[in-house]
Amino acid sequence: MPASKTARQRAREDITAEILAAARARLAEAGPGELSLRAVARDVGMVSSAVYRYYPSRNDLLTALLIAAYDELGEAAEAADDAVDDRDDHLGRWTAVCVATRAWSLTHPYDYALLYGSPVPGYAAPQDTVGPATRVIVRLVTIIVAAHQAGATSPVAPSIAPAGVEDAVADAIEFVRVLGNPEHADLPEITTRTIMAWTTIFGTLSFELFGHLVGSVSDYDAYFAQVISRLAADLGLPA
Amino acid sequence: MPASKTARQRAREDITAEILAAARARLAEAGPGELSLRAVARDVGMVSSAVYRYYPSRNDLLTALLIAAYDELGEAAEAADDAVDDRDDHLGRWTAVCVATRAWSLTHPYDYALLYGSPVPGYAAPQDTVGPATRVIVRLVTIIVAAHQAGATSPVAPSIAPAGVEDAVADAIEFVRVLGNPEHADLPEITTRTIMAWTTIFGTLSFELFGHLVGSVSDYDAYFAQVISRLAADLGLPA
DNA sequence: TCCTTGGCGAGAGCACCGCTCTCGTTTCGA
DNA sequence: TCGAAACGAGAGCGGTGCTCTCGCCAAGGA
Repeated sequence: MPASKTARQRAREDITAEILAAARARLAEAGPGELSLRAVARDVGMVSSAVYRYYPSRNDLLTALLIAAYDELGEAAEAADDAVDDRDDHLGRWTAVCVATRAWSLTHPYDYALLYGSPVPGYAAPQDTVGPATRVIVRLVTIIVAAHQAGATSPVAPSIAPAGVEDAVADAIEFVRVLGNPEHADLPEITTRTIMAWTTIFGTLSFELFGHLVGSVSDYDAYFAQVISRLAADLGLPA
Repeated sequence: MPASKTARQRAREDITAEILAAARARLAEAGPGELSLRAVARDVGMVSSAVYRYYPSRNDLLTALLIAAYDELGEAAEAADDAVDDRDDHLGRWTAVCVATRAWSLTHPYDYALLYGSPVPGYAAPQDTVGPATRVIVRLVTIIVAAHQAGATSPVAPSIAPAGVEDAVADAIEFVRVLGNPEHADLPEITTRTIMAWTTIFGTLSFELFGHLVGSVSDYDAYFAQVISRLAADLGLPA
């Protein structure tokens, strides 16, 4: 009977999820570097060596946390976009995704640090994480490309075209290819612009969360609103 | 005799510096989270408890590393700017500082992680670090403000002025005040723009160093050149 | 000059960590 | 039914940050 699960399989899945939940709870209160497998084991009432039956190493547990956090962030961003009634209000959708991204980051600072901070010592994110990791940027590119295809945009800044631009954006086009509309003259331009904008958003959040703006910015809400507003303008979204 | 140093004082300074040098050497090969005070002690031929005579805790040692790294980066950036002969070639100076920042970051990835990655667990950068930390951004603002004062710029993107902009840039004006020219109509505008550009540069470097661009960007050199070129255009520097 | 003070290095020790191995026990499946 | 696999517990290894105590020795005042 391959379809039905035995009691042991169900128990294994339950305990695996329980360990992950305990780890997530700990991550809500301390950074990824402080996450101790032994402490998680204590939380679920196990001895540390028993946890190794479910996660072969601390890094594997971190990977599971990474995927969960990426999915949660992607879910939040996509939900914020989907909640915009007027699908042609591209500025509204752009703003909603950016605001939702910041909101999630502020409420999950340690998850954010796990996703976008310096890699945990000796840890390299495996390939399973690239899918969930790109959900936000894929959605942003979707919105901006849709805006340009609808013609609801002002022209973006002219291409400067230094040496090697085509090389640099070559793989960026993959985003558009995945999204289904590979053939449009200025798509690489606008895709690269969107990636740059996403980079700016990430940098702004990192600076805010990691304390690099203390003394330079007083009102973070207003500053972030200004940043995403100007990025939207750079991307050709009319105000 | 308060002026001359006793042998003990000199020895203390030497050993303090020797420990710091050993820690920097270790940081060149592994991330900040992996930096072990005991390992550093072994490198300098001490027992671990002896190191505590010079650095009260591991965090204090990290702070010393932090300041040293910030200074080294600031030094590299300023030197690159100073090396530009034509002081009115603001685009050249901007590019030089950005390129030097990236070069230092690529050759000192773990130092970069210490400076701009997620804070080390349980570690909060003390106030002594803000001075060295702002050297690069201060120099960038200096260049851009000089360009605008010299009139050698095209107009920047018009201010969008959402609610709270003045609040947001209030402290940013401090940069300009420090630099000596507080009274100019669009200085807050251009200062905020410069901070945004610096944020983008930081985000780009973090993405590159922390591996968030694998699969999206193939030629990092060309991509970075494109980023700083477009940022320069956004800042009004003519091409 | 003596002698006290204080800085110094070494060592032991504490509590914690990731991880491995072994040992009974329980459960599944052939 | 019975062997194999999975499981939880425990001990143990080497590592960590940090504290405390112990002798040693130089610096400086009496």
